[in-house]
Amino acid sequence: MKFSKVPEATIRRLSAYVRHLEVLEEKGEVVVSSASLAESCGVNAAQVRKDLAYFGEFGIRGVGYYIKDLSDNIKTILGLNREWHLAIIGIGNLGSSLLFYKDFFKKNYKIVAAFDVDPAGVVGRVSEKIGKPVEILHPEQLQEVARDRRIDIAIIATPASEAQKVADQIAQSSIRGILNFTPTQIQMPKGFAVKNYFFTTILDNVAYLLRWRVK
Amino acid sequence: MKFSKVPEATIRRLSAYVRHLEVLEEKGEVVVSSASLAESCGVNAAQVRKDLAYFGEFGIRGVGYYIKDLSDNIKTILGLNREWHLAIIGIGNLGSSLLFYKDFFKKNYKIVAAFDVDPAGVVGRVSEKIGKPVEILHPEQLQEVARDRRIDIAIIATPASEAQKVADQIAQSSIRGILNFTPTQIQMPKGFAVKNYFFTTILDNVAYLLRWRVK
DNA sequence: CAAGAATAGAGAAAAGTTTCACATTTACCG
DNA sequence: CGGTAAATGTGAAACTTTTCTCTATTCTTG
Repeated sequence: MKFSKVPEATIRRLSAYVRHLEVLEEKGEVVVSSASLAESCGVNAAQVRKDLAYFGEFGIRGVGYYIKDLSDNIKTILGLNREWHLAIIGIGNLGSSLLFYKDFFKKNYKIVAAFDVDPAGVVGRVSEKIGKPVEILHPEQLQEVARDRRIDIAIIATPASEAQKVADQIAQSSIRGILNFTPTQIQMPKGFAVKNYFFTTILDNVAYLLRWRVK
Repeated sequence: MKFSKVPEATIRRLSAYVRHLEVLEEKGEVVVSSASLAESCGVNAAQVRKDLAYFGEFGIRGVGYYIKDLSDNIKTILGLNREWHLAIIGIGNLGSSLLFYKDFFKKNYKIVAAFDVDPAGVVGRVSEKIGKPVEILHPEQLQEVARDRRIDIAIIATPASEAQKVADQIAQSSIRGILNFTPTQIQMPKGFAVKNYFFTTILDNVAYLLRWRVK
């Protein structure tokens, strides 16, 4: 199976579905219809069914979807049933927040390393803030540490001007996934999974909508 | 003008363009071609031209786009040439990061209020962290404060279980824009600009790509 | 046990988005 | 001053994604 024709939008919605299914499960619900799931997630019911149809048949006609079952299936599809090792590169404001606030991450994501060009300068500040000692490594060690600690995904939280440099180093390592928090488009060779997550882009989007679409 | 048929993807790309144009401007560049801008932003050249064509003609055939001019035009389109007032609702881990790390925000976004159901409990913690006193208000005051301080956009950073409650209060206020950091879909009446920004959704996306698409 | 209501699955249609291809414009060079 | 190269703007084509609609299945109720 390769699922290469599945839209990325579908993948994003699957995350939303699974999150809502967990809420329903906690409430003790057992079955959910595509219509109800769709409404809770703000999409069309046919969309929910199409999204799931890419991966198999998980429902029962006339009945709906068994919540636990569907949830497990989606988690398997997304790869949420295994642990992913993360590294944070760039321990400035943003990076140290991520390090500090581990509960940003769901339990299947684990931070296994932190890198900064100024480890000495950063260690004290961060350790104090977190209240326990933290190991900050120099990016030179990236390749070695990536292999040893089996880092799957690098989170780039450096200044924008450093992002491409970091990306080049990641390209030389065993890491294949990147979540880029900087407002730059990094250039990578084929074979890497890269997603950008820049916050003010979305804020700009809200501002635009306010400016032109609302009222 | 209403620009109601402009794809949201276009808006997101405009943010990327403007950011790259600023980099070019700093470097002292004067003119840029759609091909070059496209490459830097990881899109197709025709896409750049189409995106801009929704709003007018900003280029010169045979030449390209004057960087300063294009940048100004896009900023006007996006509404980045005015100041937007933000409020952060929910001053837990995430909320206090946003408050603390103001430089997450570009200069045209200004945090003008912070709310939490436990102002007293939060004030000390946050003030200490920020190193200066911070005013945390109770959400009951939202309507009044929203009007007085002309809050444009509310950033919801509460626990997911509280998000809808907060959304309902926003619906009653003068605020019309929401950036939702919680992993829930909030239900709003028509006439609100709402965008979700949930971090592990994107992380899930990277994990999925690693699982099925890479290598 | 039969009829009716509820609901998934799937093909087709519709809508939306991206890319192509080319006519047109501009600058530059010999 | 004319020819060539570079680059935009744009209509059409290609592609992708969403929505509709209908059929088949299951459960429930009388």
